[in-house]
Amino acid sequence: MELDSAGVPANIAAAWGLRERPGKGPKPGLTLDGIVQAGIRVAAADGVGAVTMSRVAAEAGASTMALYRYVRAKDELLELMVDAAIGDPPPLTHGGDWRAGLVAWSWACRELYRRQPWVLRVPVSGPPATPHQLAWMDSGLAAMAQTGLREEAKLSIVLLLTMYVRNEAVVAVDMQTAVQALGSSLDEAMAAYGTLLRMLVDPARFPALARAIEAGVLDRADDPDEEFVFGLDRILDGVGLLIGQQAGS
Amino acid sequence: MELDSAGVPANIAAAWGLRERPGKGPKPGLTLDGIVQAGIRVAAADGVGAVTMSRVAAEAGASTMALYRYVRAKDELLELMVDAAIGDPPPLTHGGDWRAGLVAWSWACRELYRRQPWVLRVPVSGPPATPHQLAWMDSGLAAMAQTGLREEAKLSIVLLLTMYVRNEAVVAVDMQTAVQALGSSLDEAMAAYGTLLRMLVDPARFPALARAIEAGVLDRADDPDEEFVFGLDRILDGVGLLIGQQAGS
DNA sequence: CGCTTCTGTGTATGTCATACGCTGTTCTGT
DNA sequence: ACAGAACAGCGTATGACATACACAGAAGCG
Repeated sequence: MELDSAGVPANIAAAWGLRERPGKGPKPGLTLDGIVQAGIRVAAADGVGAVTMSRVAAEAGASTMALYRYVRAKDELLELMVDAAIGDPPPLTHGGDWRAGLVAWSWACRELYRRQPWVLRVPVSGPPATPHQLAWMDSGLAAMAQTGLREEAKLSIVLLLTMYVRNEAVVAVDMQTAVQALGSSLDEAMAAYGTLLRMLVDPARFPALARAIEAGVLDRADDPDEEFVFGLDRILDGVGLLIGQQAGS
Repeated sequence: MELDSAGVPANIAAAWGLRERPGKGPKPGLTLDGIVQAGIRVAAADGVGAVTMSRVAAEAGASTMALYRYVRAKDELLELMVDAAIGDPPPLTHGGDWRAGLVAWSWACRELYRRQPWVLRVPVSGPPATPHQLAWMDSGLAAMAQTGLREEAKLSIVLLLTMYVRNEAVVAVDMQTAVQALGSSLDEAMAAYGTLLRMLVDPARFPALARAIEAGVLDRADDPDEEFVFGLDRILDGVGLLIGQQAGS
């Protein structure tokens, strides 16, 4: 991990716009932001897999190698793209109600992934340190400002929710992808999966699973929103219990 | 997605050993399992990034292209490697205590990832359908057999836990990687992260986050186990509440 | 015993990221 | 002004890699 003069890792420095570009040589014809936006357009159109340096360069109207004057490597570009794509969280509007605040926060996050599913395909590279990632984190923490929880607990909870939302979104996008690959509806895809498992699952070997399948769990697709709310409610119920304990002690 | 004669997707058929290999030509000198094991050795030694067809072939004692007689593509090999690596879950030993059962299940899963962190770097390709994935799922469902929950709810909970454990493991491995890259201890790495955020986080812009940082949340590394238990407890508390409601209604 | 089918293999191709060096541009110090 | 330094954008070269293709020999079938 290379550090710049202030001790900030290079890729993070880029995300915060801390790159020093001394005014010596010719005027830059491109902007970092322009390149990042070009990358986002490519990813939005054809997925992260289509984000090659040459494709992005073409989209930005430059040659492949020109990008490397702005970006250290492809990974850095991807990181910048993600940071730009997630943007700032919506303002908190639920005052003192931590639960409503976290629910709104989670939905906003989910919506973001729904709009820009390619973000989910970018491998995570480390702990959150880009401006918009921190903004989301701040917003999540702020929702719990009046709960009396220890800061450590708040942080853990935000991370827990972050993961949850992200993973739920990954699953949803995977389903979407499968659906499109099969050219069928969501219900059909789920039914196909159900049929597959019925074929593979031997009740003697997987009794509990077989019972679930027989109960028809896979015969129809759940409303993905309901699925999302279910897990979210379990987590927030647990958080509520903790807050209650904290208040009681 | 290609289907074989029985309607099973090709990659899944491979994982279940359903590949038909007619006894016509010369005796195969390799085995699918041998190749998969070779792949696992490479991944364990140098990470998923080092798993190239030629490297695996060398490890298996064959030429690069020989692998393609056993595996449709690299992705399929990775899928098979993961399935083989996760193996079967440990037997349930907590009888009727759903919570103890799920805790043990989660720890076993976490331990698995701890031993074979490379598994976490293999991109997930779809809903669980390989034998060992289903075995873990079955085991998780079995832990809740006597809770009276709807099968649908059980499934959601298992998926929720699966995600949770996986993500927690990803974070842990990321930390480990960062620590090794910096050549320092866990505490030092966390401190470096804390210092970084202190530098970047403007209290005016990120008040809640600044408060957490000032509280010293990042000054020392949590015991990763405690962090794990914290989130797990939140989730299981939520599940417990649901089970209570179910019993009451 | 010849035909078919399959194995292992070598080679070829196409895609990528990225290092390197060239050309022309713009600013700095005189 | 002007010389020279530092830098922008570009073309080409390199080195991984996955994988298509075609070949030579082996093993079973008739």
